[in-house]
Amino acid sequence: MTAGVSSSAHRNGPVRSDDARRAILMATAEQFMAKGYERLTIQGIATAAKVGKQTIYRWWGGKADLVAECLVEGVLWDSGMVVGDTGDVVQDVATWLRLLLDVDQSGAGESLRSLLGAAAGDESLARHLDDLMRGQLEGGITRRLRLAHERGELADQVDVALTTELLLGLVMVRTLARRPSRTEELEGLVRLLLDQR
Amino acid sequence: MTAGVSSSAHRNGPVRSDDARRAILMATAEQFMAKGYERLTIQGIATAAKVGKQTIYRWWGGKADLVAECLVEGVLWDSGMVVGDTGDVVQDVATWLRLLLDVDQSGAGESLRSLLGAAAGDESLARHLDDLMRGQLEGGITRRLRLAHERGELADQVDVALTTELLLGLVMVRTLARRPSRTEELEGLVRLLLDQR
Amino acid sequence: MTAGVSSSAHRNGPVRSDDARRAILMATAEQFMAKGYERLTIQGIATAAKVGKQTIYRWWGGKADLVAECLVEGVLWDSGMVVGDTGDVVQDVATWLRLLLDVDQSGAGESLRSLLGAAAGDESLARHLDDLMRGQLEGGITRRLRLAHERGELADQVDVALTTELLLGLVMVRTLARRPSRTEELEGLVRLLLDQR
Amino acid sequence: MTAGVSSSAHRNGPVRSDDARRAILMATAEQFMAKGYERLTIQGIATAAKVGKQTIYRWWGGKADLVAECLVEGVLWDSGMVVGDTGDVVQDVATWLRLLLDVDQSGAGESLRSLLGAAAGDESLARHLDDLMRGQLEGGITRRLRLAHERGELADQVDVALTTELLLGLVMVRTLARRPSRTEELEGLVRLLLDQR
DNA sequence: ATCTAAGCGAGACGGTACGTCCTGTCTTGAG
DNA sequence: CTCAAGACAGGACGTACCGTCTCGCTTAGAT
Repeated sequence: MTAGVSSSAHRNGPVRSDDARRAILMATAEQFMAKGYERLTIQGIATAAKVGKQTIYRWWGGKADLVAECLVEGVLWDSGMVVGDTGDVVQDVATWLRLLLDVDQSGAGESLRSLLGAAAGDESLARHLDDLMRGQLEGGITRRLRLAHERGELADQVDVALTTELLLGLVMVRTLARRPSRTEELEGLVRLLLDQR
Repeated sequence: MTAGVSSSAHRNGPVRSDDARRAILMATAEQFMAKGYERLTIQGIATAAKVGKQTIYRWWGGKADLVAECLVEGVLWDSGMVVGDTGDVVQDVATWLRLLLDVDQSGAGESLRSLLGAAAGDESLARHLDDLMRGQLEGGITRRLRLAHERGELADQVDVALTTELLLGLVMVRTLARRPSRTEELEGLVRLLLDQR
Repeated sequence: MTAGVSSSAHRNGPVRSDDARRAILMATAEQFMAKGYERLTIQGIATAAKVGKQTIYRWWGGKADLVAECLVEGVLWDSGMVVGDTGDVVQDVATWLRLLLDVDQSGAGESLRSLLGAAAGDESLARHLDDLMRGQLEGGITRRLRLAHERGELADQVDVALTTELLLGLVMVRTLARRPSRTEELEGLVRLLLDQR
Repeated sequence: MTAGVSSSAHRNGPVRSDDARRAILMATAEQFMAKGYERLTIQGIATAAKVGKQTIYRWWGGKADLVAECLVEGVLWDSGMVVGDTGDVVQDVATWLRLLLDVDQSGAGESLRSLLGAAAGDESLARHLDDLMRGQLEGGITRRLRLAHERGELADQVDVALTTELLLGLVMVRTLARRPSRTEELEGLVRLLLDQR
């Protein structure tokens, strides 16, 4: 078992077609972007991917599975959402937050809502989405906060992970409620969360 | 129209049946609880309410409308979720938060998720839900916070509305992600948000 | 209400669409002629009849039901197959038989075979087909034989019904086996069956 | 080819597996008996025979071929259906006929019908079935009739082959129509066909 | 006291998508 | 080159709902 797999217990026969798999995920992503989760159809994906429906059902359990795998593969979710480092952590975080919420107001917000709706209805998709988001945040806002912490820009009692989650929660609430956010409000909020003294 | 003259624009024939309306909303609420939003069907509601499908389509536009009206009527969403007043605002808010997140872990969380999923897919439903939640919070946690503010238990810079929204966001994130919360963690969080100095 | 039916037990609501029914039967007949029973598809019939599949399944149980009703309606089965009356019963019957078997050799035989195949697999269709055939024969060959009997052209012991059935059986055997028949042979056979002395 | 020289034009690799062939035919026969022709599936046969689907398609063209070969092999069609010889040819033939039609009323009739249905849809299968039946009859009823003919029990004009075919046709008609037959009726019929004077 | 005209329950209609099953071909690794 | 296994594109199956339309009934203001 060390390096090479054990050989035995090897099935014969044709192996899963990676072409088909990729075409299906691509088609899923495309249709998801275009129509949202609810109006995705397996039928439509199969047709777009030039694939038999059964090839989808052979490997996935339904729409939720497909979308979850799209997430994992990064076929959906392009947002790198990098956080700048101007030296002023409050400014940086506020900017990041405003971008996120503005993006929502634009059109990508619909995608996020769709994703949240899907997550609401499917536990495994929700977990994938959660993992993914946490990962993305880890490489972005969380890292920036941690950096600020090390630099002593944050009060000691600020919990980086929790703060991240609170920010994420705010994004969700406002995205779902379709409520726009004023820049000053966001700055006040960030100051409150970080700059507290 | 000025003085409301007797005749003009007067319909004849029977008026809308309130029996039907109530039966439909009840059936909607029931099925929503039992199966969630996605698996609601107009057909099923009509049958359960012993009502013709057309009677639904005559007055509502679809599932979302029905659920929205259920929300407004309070047929869904029993959670009064009162906040106690022990004098210790941190304790009170933490308790409230824990109850909310525990309720989720139980079974009502599925309903909340369903509602969030519905809101994700339908703007008007989302607005209704948002209004409703804000109203509920206004009478509960927000009031408690405001009270504490007046008593001087909170730092001056604490923004009651924003804090409420942050707490709500946290509930959403954790509910959607199905992540359980530890009591101590919540207390720390609340202390952080309120007790800051 | 005077001479009318009992009134009560009357369902309300829309009534079965006769347009749809006829379109479906027509489409069934058409496709049956063109492709035979085995390659009939409900899907294809629905499409050709510009009808939803469910409208077919609402009123019929499957292909066999449809074809059976086509038979009953006479939408299939145009063959009047009249029997002449030249005075010579042997000649008349032999001619009828030859026509029947020649028709088979042409193209309509495929339809008959299809029908037999369908009857083999579906009891109710088989009964309908049997009834129909007997009816048709009754108005044709059977009548001619009965006429001959009354005229004393047949031996006393000839049983008209049985003879008809034997002739029909012969047609079936040869149709299924795709074996052609020689004219002289048929004349001999008919002479044997009728002219016996 | 004369002396079977060693080298030239010799295929390498394994030759056709007779195990597979037999397993496939057995499975075909079994499933045919159990479910009839229409509901036979290649997939099902392959699985039951523990054989790859391709092994079937390599050597046969489809269901019809398989069933035809089953017929030829005698895996289907056990009915020896011997005809007795009591000296009274009418009695013997009537008994044979009755047995055949009773067998139908029991359960084997379903198999016969299935076979007829298959023959209706596939010419080559029909020819095989026809050959087989004629062969079987040759060794049974036809021989008995010929014997009677030689003994002078039959009128001169009785044509043995034709009579056989008429009897076979009768069996088919009644089997397809699922119509039962009374014993006396059959005796009358046989007397009519044979004993005519 | 009619006469409209709407609301009602029921449910048929043309459709779309579902998830399953089978077809006939292709692919893989073993023998 | 055959075999067992089984993935593949395709397509029909029978079911569930969609949103619209139609039916015969009941009801209530206007005439």
